[in-house]
Amino acid sequence: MPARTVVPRNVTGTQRKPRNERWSEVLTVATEVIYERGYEAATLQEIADRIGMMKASLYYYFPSKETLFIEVLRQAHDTGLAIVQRAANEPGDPLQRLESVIRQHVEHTCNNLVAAAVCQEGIRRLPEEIRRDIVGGDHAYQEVFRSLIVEAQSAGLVRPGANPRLATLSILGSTNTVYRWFVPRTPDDARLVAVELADLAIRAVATPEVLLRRDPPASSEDPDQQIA
Amino acid sequence: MPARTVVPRNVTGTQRKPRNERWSEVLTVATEVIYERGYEAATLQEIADRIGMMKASLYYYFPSKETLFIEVLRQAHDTGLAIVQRAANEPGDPLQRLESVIRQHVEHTCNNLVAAAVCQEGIRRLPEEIRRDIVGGDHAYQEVFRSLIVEAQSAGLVRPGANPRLATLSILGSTNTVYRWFVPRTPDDARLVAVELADLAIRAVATPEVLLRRDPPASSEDPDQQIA
DNA sequence: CCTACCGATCGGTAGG
DNA sequence: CCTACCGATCGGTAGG
Repeated sequence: MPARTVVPRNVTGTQRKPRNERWSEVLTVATEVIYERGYEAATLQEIADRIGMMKASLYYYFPSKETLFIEVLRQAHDTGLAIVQRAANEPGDPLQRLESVIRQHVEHTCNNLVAAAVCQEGIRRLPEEIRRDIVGGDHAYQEVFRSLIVEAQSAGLVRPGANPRLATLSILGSTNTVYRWFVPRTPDDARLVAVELADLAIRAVATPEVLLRRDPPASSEDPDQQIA
Repeated sequence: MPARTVVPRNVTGTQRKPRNERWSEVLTVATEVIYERGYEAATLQEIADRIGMMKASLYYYFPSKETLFIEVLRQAHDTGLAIVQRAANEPGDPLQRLESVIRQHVEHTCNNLVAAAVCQEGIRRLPEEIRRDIVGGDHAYQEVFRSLIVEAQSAGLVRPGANPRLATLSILGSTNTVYRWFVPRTPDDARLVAVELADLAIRAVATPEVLLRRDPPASSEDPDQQIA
């Protein structure tokens, strides 16, 4: 029996990659597989196949399937949350900031459809304890929207009759389902959808006075102009 | 070896039920299991266990798992669609009908949380061909909302600037995610949520004139009164 | 990162 | 509707 050189290589003969690079690849591919198969039906076998690795080798990178999947969700969630929190702290009155938050939330969703879908559909499937760890004990995401609405209400920009919690859930419902239907055709489709959905959301809660400033009474100015 | 009486009974000794009754039970239990485990992770074993039947016996009622699951989705979808279509054809101007459609859609969702969740999350997992068969080639559900918005726009009740398709998707996004957060506490919570979400949606698209009629300028009438 | 496994469970079938 | 199965596949482990 001739001695065989023992070189680490896989079935397809491709090179071994640095651990960090491979780890990113595993996360990306896992996200895609979860997106296509659904959170519960995604298998390690399919992830391994796409990377060109044996299924058992994946355990070099994480201790269990659940660990990997949680990491996928945590990354998707935290990225979105950071964007929304940053937008909420930019200058402007509370209603302008709310509109900006919605726009950036939607635009980010449109530009990260796979991650958005996985985040929406996966987090609901997590055991309660882990879900709390990811979304935060205080529902950090919702709180960004809700507190802006409360602020805007105090400033007289949002109708006193509006229920901040319900308005938040309505806005998050409409924006968090964008991934289900959005199909990018031109490069600025994402921006257009973001602007339009934010506009609808703001109109739903704004006071009549704010709305009058938004739609000048059809005489003095350019009718196409929209207030930023 | 003593002769044993051959009587059809299962492990738990419970009685055999009429076929129709059992079929309804299978559908109901399947809906619940899909709700709890997710569409892809729901198993025939768990459905059989809850009914108190052997897994193989389920095949007396349907030819494959997919057939059963499709039937679950079709039933959930068609029930909701019927409610919405009926509401769309009641008397009233297009905007009033749109508001009524949204209210009834939301109220039905609140009163059928499990079916709503299964419908929302399951249909997306179906092979394209079967999905088209269930939701209809023309997206019947969306079309109810969209055509009312177009009608209301022609009647001058909805802003000319509103995009009927996007407004529809926004409304369906906010209403179709109600099952994720709604927790009934008092018997009329469903009605309250339905009224409020419909109000937000109508305000988002209505013309300034319609909105003025909705919020009288804080002098002549009872300020708590809402226009139906 | 691979080879070689394992126990558990899946949807489904044959035959009654 | 049950008994008795089957092939396929699942997540995961031992050992290198």
